[in-house]
Amino acid sequence: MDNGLDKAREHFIQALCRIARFWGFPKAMGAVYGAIYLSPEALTLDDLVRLAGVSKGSASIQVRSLERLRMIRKDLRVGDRKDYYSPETDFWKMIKSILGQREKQEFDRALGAVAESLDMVHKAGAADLIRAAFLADRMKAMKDFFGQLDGLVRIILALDSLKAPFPGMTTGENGNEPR
Amino acid sequence: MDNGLDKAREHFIQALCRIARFWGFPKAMGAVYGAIYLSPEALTLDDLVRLAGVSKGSASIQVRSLERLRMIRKDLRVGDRKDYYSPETDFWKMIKSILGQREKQEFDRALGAVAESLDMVHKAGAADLIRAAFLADRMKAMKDFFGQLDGLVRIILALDSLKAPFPGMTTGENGNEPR
DNA sequence: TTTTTTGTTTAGAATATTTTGAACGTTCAT
DNA sequence: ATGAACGTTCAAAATATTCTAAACAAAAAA
Repeated sequence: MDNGLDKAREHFIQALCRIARFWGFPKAMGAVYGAIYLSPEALTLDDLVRLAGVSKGSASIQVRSLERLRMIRKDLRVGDRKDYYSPETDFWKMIKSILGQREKQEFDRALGAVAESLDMVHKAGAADLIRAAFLADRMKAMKDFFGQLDGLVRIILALDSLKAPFPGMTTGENGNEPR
Repeated sequence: MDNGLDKAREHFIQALCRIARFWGFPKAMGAVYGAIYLSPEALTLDDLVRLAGVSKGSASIQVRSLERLRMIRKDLRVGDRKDYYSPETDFWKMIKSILGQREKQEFDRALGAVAESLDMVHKAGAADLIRAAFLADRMKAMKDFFGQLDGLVRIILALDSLKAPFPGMTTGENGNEPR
């Protein structure tokens, strides 16, 4: 019953779990996306309990996150109270969505906090002018860097073909040789 | 004694802690880098215990990681057994180093595991040809995507001026308006 | 040799995160 | 109305991670 295809499926889903963790998501999110991605049919929550090996509660939470990131879609069927989930398969779209949501959010926080620190230095620097100047310098350098990074991200998001921003990128040799 | 500059310093270091966690590093790593970055002098392990508020053991581990990522440098002084740490201040260099090391490692893993899964399908697909074809299709799509991503990363790493790959990127308006 | 100074390791404590399972609310069919 | 089928929530359990403090090792000084 546990044939080779199921083995392959397991292996693939495990890989997605790793990737999810690496990006700071729960591994169940990877498992749920994997199960949906490898299914020819849209899946229900109960399917996910079977196919992704998670509890129903967890499945419920993960599909919500995944939908928010636009990695899956919820399909409703008339005369059927179940929710059906199918995968987004355009990975570049997904990346853009994730960059635009999750990253941006944390990003703005960071930029904001650094800017605040710099302000605090400006408003405080009466006693030790040399130290204040040094701190302001360093903080400003980082703030400027974040500003540039933000600009870069925004440009990437604006590209309508993120797929091939540089010539020679889509030639598609396997691309796994050591750098 | 807790003057405004110290407050600002704290605030900044806290921000770095957040950033560290977001990137999947321990927050102590952010604190240690922050302390070093905001010091006009190179710091010793014991300085870090004071200034970053971590234990010596933790400091020891974090400086090793940071050095490995080329975010700090270890300076040795003749006739002095202490190690002195000073920050790398070229953030673009740091990004390249991190992309090249940490990301690449996990990346190759992922790409490898997906490729393996695909092989497993190829070698297993005797019983259910339709299903095998479907799985192979999906897995191949993801494998190809990873290949492209890897290519993109390699191109970025190869740019010698990551700072301004696009025109209009270094104009330096604060860059924090909503997208 | 012994003591001091310094960096490293590690077992266990502390903390943070994820997962589960059961309770709950809603909607629909009977 | 009642019960069945769903999805959601939440407190508690399980798990994973991080941190500390103490022991340790190496090297230099006394």
